[in-house]
Amino acid sequence: MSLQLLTPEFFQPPPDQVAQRLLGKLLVRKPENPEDETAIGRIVETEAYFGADDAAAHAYSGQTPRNAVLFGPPGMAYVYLIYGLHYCLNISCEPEGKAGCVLLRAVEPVAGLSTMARRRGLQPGVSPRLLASGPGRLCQAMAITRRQHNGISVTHAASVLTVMEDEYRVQDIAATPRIGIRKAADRLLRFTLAGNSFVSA
DNA sequence: CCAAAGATCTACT
DNA sequence: GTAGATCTTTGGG
Repeated sequence: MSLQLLTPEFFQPPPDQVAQRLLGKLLVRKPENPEDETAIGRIVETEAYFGADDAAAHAYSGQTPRNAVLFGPPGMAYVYLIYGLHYCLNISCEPEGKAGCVLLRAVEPVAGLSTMARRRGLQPGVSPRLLASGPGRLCQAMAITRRQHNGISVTHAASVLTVMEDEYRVQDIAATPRIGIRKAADRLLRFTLAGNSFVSA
């Protein structure tokens, strides 16, 4: 089986395109200490956020210290803290200067399940749906924080966090409204692998 | 300086 | 189904 890194060019298009193309790809988190396994999850749920013209986006009212990564080159991790408790992982899209991004909302665990469970504070044998279905859960399972990961590349082989492609073939993609937002709530910018049971509630 | 909101999750009724 | 946790960032006075 062959695994291939995605390139910065993959993330160059507008976020609605990238969000759909990311479905079925693998999020790979390297170990950070000897007792960790490599954690791998297949992306099953994403949301697209534009910059200008999207009132729900962090970049909507222009560049700030928090969202600066979004205005940089494509293929970079944008990590922020939400509700004082949970991290969310996005990947920047579009050329430098344009601030689109894709929020990773859920992965189907495919490797390193016990490491994910430990990070989540759960027993090793729990239902794998509890591991990384939901953006906050995903970051906890992959041990992703703003301090360590905001601004890092996901397209470089040496990175602790990468997105890779295998032979998996996507069938149907469903488009629905985005979750948990109040502004621009009617746009169909949430994408899922249709019928996949690891999509968040 | 202060107030309020926020791309969530868990526990409990 | 609803509430509470918890804190950074942002915008207004």
